[in-house]
Amino acid sequence: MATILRGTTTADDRETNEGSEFMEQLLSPKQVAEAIGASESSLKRWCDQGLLMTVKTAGGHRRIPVQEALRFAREQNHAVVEPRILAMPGTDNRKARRIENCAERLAEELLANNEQACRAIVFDLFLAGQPVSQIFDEVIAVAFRIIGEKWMCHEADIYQERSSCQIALGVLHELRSKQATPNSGLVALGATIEGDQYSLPVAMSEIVLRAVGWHAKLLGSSIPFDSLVNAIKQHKPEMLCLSVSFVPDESAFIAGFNRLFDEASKTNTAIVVGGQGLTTEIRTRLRYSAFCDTMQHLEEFAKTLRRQTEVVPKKAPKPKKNV
Amino acid sequence: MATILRGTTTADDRETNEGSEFMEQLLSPKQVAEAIGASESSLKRWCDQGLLMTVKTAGGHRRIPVQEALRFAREQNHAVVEPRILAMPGTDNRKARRIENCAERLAEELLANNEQACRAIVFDLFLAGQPVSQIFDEVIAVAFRIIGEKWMCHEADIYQERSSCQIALGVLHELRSKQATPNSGLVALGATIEGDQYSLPVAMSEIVLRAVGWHAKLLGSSIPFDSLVNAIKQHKPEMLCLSVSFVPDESAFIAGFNRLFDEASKTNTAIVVGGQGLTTEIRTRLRYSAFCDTMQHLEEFAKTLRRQTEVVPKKAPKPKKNV
DNA sequence: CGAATAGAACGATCTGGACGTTTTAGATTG
DNA sequence: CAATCTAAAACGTCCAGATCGTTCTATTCG
Repeated sequence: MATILRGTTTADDRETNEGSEFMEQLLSPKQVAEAIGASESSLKRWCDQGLLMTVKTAGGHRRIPVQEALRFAREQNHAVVEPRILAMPGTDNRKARRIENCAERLAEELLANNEQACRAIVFDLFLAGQPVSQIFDEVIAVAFRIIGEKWMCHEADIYQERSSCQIALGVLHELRSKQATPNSGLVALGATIEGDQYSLPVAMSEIVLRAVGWHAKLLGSSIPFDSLVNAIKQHKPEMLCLSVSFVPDESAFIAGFNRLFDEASKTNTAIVVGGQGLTTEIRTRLRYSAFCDTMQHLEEFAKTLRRQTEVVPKKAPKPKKNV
Repeated sequence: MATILRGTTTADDRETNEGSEFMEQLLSPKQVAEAIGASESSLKRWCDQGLLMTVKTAGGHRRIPVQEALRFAREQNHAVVEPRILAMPGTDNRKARRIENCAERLAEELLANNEQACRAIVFDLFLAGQPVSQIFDEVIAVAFRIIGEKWMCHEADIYQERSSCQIALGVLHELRSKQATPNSGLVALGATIEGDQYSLPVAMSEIVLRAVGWHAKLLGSSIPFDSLVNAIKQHKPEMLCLSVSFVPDESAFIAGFNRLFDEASKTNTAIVVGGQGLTTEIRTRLRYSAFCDTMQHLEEFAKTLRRQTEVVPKKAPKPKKNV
């Protein structure tokens, strides 16, 4: 990727070096149409009517300066301006869809409490066909790592970190609502352990699992081991995802965890863990089905498990229908 | 990769309008007329009378934002016949529009982890024109009181309470997405104090405030007083909502709170509190602008404050522009 | 009865999607 | 580094159906 950037000198360098008015950013009719919520046909007609000033390429394609698009949007279409294309200075939309700078931009917008922009970044990637697991690993997780570093250096305040989480949770909810609601399929539960309030990772895992066909449900955060045992007994899920960002009492954690694992074995429930709270040392003393560093690991594991469980239904039917 | 994402989400479920689904969706008069069961002619008349705010295309066609259509439908008590057009979740039966038994039913469905049913209950009431504040006070809050009681009697497990919160947060988020996004208006911040993880009330307050025209933002939960002071300094809101479900250290709380109040006075920020963590005894030792037992109280207070602030701008311009 | 409101009708205009062809932009190759 | 290749985007054009503004009729209400 770096080679590509270095190879093609023109586009990027021009953007960064000369930010002059000469190289006004040009948009295609399709982009502008999308930005103001109209069809491409209408937009082309408006251009031809002179309502929208255009520049033409050598081959006769219309190009619309951002400034002109903004003027038109304000004049004609006052209320509807889709910010994600027009209001993002310095990023060509096609470039914005690449996953590279997104994490930095997201971190910035999160800290600025700019919910709209955050949604735009994530949804752009989603609509561009990026797998959710990759968006989570390479954009959202990285953004929060950046925020965490700034927090450490006292460049960000606690309330900024909290509101960033709030915004991210909102975006995740919206992402989730765009997924088909699974009515059948293997059941997965997600939770964090008592004392751990960091619910972002499990929220992401729910979306990832649903994307690969699991019937994932989020139990919530800060749930004691004993209650998790009850949840397993009642729901009899094929998987339980535990995100561990924080371990208050190590020995109690290990004891509770292994107790949970024993219970899970009885119902054939796979225990999947993840999170930076689990040091290598702690992990050696835990028993679990899988440890996932990233959402992409989780996705792969979930796919594998699903295949196995579906391909090998030769075993006696598990008592699953006991709600 | 696209196949993974869309594995279950076929191309059929996107309705007439794909593209950027996460932006403000615009509807044609015909669609809205159909949705609220009126004739197209009437709808056009209402638009021209200003009862329904419209955006116009360059060619002069009316376009109505979904949120605006919803607002109008709720205000005029026009039964929404076709919720699907307004992108509302499916409602099970349309007889369930009375607010009476809803709390009990909601509690039941929450405990059963039946997200769909919960959404249906709340959105039925919403579409029937019930004010959000009333839905919150008389249905959601009551349902959680019921759940709390069952928890006390060991009839419900902790994980059930947690997953109920999770579901409720999801429903609230969806409700929020059906509101018009405020671009201007008085600014309100919402938060809970460090150690208090119960974010449902502030989430509700955000929606209530937005419903009456405030530009409300949720900072998140568990934020220390010192960080709240910084947030006030930076955002200079007209209101700060604090939900207090739980007071770990009484004297520290009172000290921190009053310190916050002093800072808030400097920026003319009203401090509004609520929550069962505030006993009468604690309250006597706090200074605040208003105490709200219910969301309906909050709504009234917010309306009053807005009127006053808007009607009386005779005072010297407050030093607000120093970011 | 008169005023006000809801719906229907109508010719003119606007919108958005489809189609086959041409251009663009990025990747590959020599 | 430039020539070549290819998939995707944009072109121009067409048209069915939606929407416009207006006018007219039916219903309701005091």
